[in-house]
Amino acid sequence: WLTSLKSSRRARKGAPNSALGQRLFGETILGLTQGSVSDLLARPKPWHKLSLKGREPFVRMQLWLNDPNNVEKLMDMKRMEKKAYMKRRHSSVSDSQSCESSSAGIDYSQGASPQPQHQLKKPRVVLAPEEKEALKRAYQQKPYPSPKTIEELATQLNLKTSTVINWFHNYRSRIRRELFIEEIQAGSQSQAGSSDSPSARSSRAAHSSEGDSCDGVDAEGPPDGKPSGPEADEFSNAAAKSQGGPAEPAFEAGEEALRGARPSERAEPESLEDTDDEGRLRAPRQSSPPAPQRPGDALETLPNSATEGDASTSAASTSVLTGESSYKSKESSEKISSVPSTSSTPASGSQKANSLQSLFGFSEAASSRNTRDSSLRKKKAANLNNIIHRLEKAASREEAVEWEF
DNA sequence: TTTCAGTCAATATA
DNA sequence: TATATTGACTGAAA
Repeated sequence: WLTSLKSSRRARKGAPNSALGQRLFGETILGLTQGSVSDLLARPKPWHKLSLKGREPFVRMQLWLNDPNNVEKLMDMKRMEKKAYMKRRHSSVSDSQSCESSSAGIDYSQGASPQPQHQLKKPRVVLAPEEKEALKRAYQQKPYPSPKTIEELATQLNLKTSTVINWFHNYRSRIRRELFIEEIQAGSQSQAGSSDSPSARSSRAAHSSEGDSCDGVDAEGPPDGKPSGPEADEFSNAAAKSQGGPAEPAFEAGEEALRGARPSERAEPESLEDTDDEGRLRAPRQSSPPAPQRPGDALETLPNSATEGDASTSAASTSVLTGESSYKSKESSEKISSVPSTSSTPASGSQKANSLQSLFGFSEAASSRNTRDSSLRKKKAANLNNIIHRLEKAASREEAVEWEF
């Protein structure tokens, strides 16, 4: 499903309206913009790393999926929208003149408020490739540059300091997320039976500071380090609870979402009944097991990436871009196991599953598109497939009751 | 004050 | 046209 939203870009050419769009789904169901939905789907974070707020959209998805009718409803909505659009278009063609005049009519307001607003709008900064490269280079050397460094960079690149600061913030957090994904991918591959090993995790944590690849960086030992501790605990908890495994990408969702996440908000009282001893909502039992399918299961494969990190570190001294490229190389290095999203869809849920699949039918799309440039895509797809798979499973689960809020 | 997570929204891309 | 990317912003935590 989620994946389809990604793959559909191409698929769509053949089947224009076969899927729900990110925009519609995001705005209608999740209360998010299209960009956010895309981001969310393309780079889901491990569930345990999501904040309460971060879990919210996934909980919404889960709840939404719990009602098979919802998909239909949304499709209807989409159809209606399209109809309305066509209608509008049609009529606007026929009275284009009047339209023009009406748009001119809008212009009437020119003198008034709208215009000034337009003027107030800051143009979006678009960094040139060279600028990005330079920033990346700087990042390699210092992921957490001092204000002074930032100042210098800004001057050198002729950018605002705030732009440089923002760039570093964004870059750090986005790289971090990519790493999460890699972990998940690695996990889904190597996980087969490998149980989580704390040591592996810690090595991961070390690696994940990708800055690590950068010369120590005054050990400003930024907040980055902080996740590692709690993570482990959380991790083992999750593992214990769901015996599935750790860092499951956001969509352990339903489960934990419904558990700790936010009983209060959309709170339907019953939800509270089904809680574990920690007062959290209990996850549906079956959701836990299919170990082999839990992508996040194996953060432990990270040692490898640590090696890569080393490589980049050493290389970094010669080329600032190395870090980046090594980072990319990681992507290409892995093979994706595309999870058959429907494989385990229980018959009971077939209707919904089918609708979902036809709605978003990504598996074919995902498998058909591959090739060179798509290694990243594939990774994402595999990851998302996994999410979707669980989502679907959860959605078609009979005792969804337990998931209710 | 700084960092981060999450998000928006403009823009790029297919 | 739909999705992906990314600079900027907000609010929370430390």
